[in-house]
Amino acid sequence: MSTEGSRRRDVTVADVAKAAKVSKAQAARALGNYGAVSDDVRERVLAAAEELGYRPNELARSMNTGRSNTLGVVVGDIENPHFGLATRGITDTAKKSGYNVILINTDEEKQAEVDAVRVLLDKRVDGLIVAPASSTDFPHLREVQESGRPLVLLDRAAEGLEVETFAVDMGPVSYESTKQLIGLGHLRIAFVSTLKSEQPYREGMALESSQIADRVDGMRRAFQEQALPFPADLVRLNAGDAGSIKAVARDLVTGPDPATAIIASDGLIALSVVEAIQESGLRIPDDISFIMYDDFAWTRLISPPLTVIAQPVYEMGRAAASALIRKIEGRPAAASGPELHPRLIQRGSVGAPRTALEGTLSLG
Amino acid sequence: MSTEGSRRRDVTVADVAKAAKVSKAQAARALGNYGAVSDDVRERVLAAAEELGYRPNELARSMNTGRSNTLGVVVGDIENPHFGLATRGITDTAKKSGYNVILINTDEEKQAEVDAVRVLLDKRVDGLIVAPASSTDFPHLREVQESGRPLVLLDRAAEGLEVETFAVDMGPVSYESTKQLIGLGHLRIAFVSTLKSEQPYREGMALESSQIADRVDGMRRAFQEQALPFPADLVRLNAGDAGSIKAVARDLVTGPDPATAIIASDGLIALSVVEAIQESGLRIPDDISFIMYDDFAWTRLISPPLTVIAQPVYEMGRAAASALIRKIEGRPAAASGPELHPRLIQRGSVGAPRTALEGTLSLG
DNA sequence: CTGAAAGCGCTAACAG
DNA sequence: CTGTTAGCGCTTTCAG
Repeated sequence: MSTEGSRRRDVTVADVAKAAKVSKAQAARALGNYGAVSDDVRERVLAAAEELGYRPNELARSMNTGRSNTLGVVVGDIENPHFGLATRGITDTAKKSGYNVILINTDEEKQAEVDAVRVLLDKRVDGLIVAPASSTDFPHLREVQESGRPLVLLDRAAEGLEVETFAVDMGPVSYESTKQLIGLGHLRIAFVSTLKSEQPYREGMALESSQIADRVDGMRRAFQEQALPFPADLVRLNAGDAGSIKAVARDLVTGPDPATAIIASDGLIALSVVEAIQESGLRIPDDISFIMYDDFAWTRLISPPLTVIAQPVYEMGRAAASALIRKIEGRPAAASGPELHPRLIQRGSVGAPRTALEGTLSLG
Repeated sequence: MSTEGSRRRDVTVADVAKAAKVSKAQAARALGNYGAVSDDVRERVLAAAEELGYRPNELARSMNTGRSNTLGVVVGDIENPHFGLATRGITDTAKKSGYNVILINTDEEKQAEVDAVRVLLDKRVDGLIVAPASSTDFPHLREVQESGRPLVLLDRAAEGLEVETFAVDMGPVSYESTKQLIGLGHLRIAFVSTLKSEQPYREGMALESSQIADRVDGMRRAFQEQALPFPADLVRLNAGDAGSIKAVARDLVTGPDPATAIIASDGLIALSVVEAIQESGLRIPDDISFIMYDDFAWTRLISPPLTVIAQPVYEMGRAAASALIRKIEGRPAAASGPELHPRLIQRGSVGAPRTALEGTLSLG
């Protein structure tokens, strides 16, 4: 059915050496660009290599040098633009320094992540960047550290693990935005996340992802500060595919005591939540206020444009990769990494709730 | 600054063999799960391996077997959701068959693609999936074929190269949608693409990307059929970053003879074009009609929802990966691959042009 | 500067 | 079933 090209034996240094009439060692030196080689020899070797179509076998090279010039990257979902952008930051940076990237998708599945890390280690990548699915349970990350291979974390922290982490601290913005919503009269503020959890959220429950934990925590602080009860029943985890997210959203806006504001944990969730809201005939922000994490171009295009919490995603990827490469090459850590700060961007999706009049408020 | 873990020497089969008091060969067989090993030996070896924390060196393994269980994937821009989704299709499929993926981004730069392919070949990936930046100039793809390594193409064709290609044929839909626009009275239909080109488009000019060539061609056919002049001046290439796309869009809708309809070649372009349209105070579809390639969730959320040309992107990735793996493993090609068809989804962004009354029409 | 030889960690004959 | 002996293609001593 096709030109199967008979996978003919690759030409090796030995072949080149013979053709150039020098020793294998000299040929290797000329080809690998190391050691001492006379101009004459180099020329002959290079010519022979060209002639024969020699290509180095990087596997063999890596075996000897112990370096593969490859970075392992483990993320939850490359389809999610958040990670798409971060990955771009990583690959761009890697390429600049001559590294390649092996990318593994875990679907935020813990076991898949463990396997991924192991495979990468076995493949002898020079270092790893992982966005850990769990910030509390990570024996595989410890394993990486024990192996001595450089590791940096992206997007989420691993509590108690001594490792450079490139993530923004969402606590403060979450607090701020919640406070603002409360100030407008919102008491029923929902939060929707894909975070997997065996049980539904209960107040004070430990959350596996530091990223999500910080966000919920910021919300709670804002409520506490006003001595208002935190609507824990509106924190919804396990929002998986579009269908289930929409179901959650519908549930949130219906019923006797519906949410008057919804915060979506990422762009994919936001898309489905907004769709569900539109379908149920409610209007943003008149009937319900809306905030999402991450700032994508489409959020400016819909009406009203969405109020978002932006984070420097590309920059995070870039910073993670360059820190990792520094570690790999044994260079000292940069004096100070880039500041990775989130930012609340006010647009048009937040307003006072219809029930504002009923609320008992007194804000500082 | 951190726990540098002293990268201690890895434990090898030899170490395990010694600990288990068997020969290296037997240990290797037990560990590698091949050959004949008695239960007793296997047990002792596995126990010793566990004890010592043995991990196989996949590099060494690959050197011997000639298989790395790795697929090389070369795309233009992983940040573009189109490729994000396709990549997801690839990685999901690869994982199921036990393959990993090395991903390289070319930024649609021809030289970067050549380098990418070479690096992948040198790293001895088992096969390659590439979305070629050029459908007309691809010595590096020939090189791959000569190397005998399996190759499949994604998203774009390479004219004259005998290679399985997973892309949808956009000719017919492009023709259809253009015809429809013409039917509504549009004569000034623009097409905006990121395709790089030294020169601005002129009618009949050969386009480097088969994908784009097909689309423009479909448009031309529709005009020709109606004996209408094809507005070649409205085909805009080189639309790079958001800023330049917006500039192009502004240019299209201004001037003495502006476009009355715009077709965006992908989601990223669409985002910027729609934004530019909104900013210039024009309304879709009253002032200008709009169609984009690819169907993303956000296109349903903006008002009016966008008319799009959907394509099975994930499926393309999936199909490409599974075909490649089949080739690698020497299995016969599937009787028939999945049908990869595009589909025009009518939503609300297309209407009659304001100038419809002036047009001289007579459609079949 | 050059070449011979050893070895990276593993698999693959080949005899027992 | 088991052990011995060769390599895979390259880098790296170590002598010259």
